[in-house]
Amino acid sequence: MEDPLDTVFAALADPTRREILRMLLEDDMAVTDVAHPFAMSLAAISKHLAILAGAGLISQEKRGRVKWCKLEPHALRDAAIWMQSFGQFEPVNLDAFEAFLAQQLDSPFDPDQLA
Amino acid sequence: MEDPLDTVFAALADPTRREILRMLLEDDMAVTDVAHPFAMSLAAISKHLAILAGAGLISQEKRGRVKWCKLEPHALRDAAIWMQSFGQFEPVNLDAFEAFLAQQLDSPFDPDQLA
DNA sequence: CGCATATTCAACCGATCGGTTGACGATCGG
DNA sequence: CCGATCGTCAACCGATCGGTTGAATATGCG
Repeated sequence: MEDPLDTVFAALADPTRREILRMLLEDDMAVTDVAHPFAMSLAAISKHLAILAGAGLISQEKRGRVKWCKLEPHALRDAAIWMQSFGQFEPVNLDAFEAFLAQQLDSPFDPDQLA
Repeated sequence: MEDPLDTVFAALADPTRREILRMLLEDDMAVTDVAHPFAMSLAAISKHLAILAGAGLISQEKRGRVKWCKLEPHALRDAAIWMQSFGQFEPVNLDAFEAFLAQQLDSPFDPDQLA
C-alpha cells in the first residue's frame, strides 16, 4: 500500500542522507566511519542509514562487529523513470550517447541536433 | 541556506503531489479542478499546490478569480542531474533516442544494442 | 446590489521527523 | 576475563507534516 517512490524521494529529501550516498559512491563504509564527518550523534546517523536501507538505496551487511554500508544505486531507477516522464529537462547521458553513436555508426555527431 | 534539492525531493515524496503533477502534464488547471478527483478538502489541495510552487515544480497565475496552475518540469532538472551522478540505473530516453536515430540517419535501429 | 464561486487564512489535531541522551548487547584485542 | 569499540534501542523533545473545519477575501454574474 506504500508506494516505494514515497520512501525513495523522502529519503533523498534530507541533505545528510544525500551526502551519505555521495560518500558511499566512493567506497563501502562502516557506520562509524559514515558518521565521522557529521556534527551529530552516531545514533542519528544510524537512523539515517536505516531510512536509506528502508528505501533500498543502500544495503547493510554485518561482518564481525562492524556493519558495512553499500550503495545500491539501482534503487534510483524507478524514481528516475518517473521523473523522466516529465520530459523537457532531459537527463540524457550525452557521453554515453556520443560513445554509442561513435562506436555504432562511425559517423560524426553534432550535439546541437539534440535540442 | 536551504538546498533546493531538499524542497524538490520533499515535494515529490507525497503521492498526492505526484498525482497532481501527472495531471498538470496533460494541461494547465484551476485549483478547484485539481482538487476534484481527490478525497480531501480544497484547503488541503491548496496547501499541496503551495508546496509544489515553493519547490518550483509548478507556477500559479491568478486570472480573475481563478488561479491557474502550470507544470514547470525544468525544476526537475537539478534533481535529475544529481540522481544521474549515481550512474548505473541509466535514465536514457529510448523513445527520443530512437526517434533521433530514425530521423537523423534514416537507418534501421535495434534496441537490443543498447543493453 | 446581492448571491454564488474560487481560493486562502487561521487555528487546531494527531502523526511523523530529526535530533538528543543513556543504557544495552555483541564482538574484538590484550 | 576485562576493557574498549561498534552499533542499536528506548525514551524523550521540539518542529514540521498532512489533514480538518470555519471564517474571511476576492471576483464574477444576474
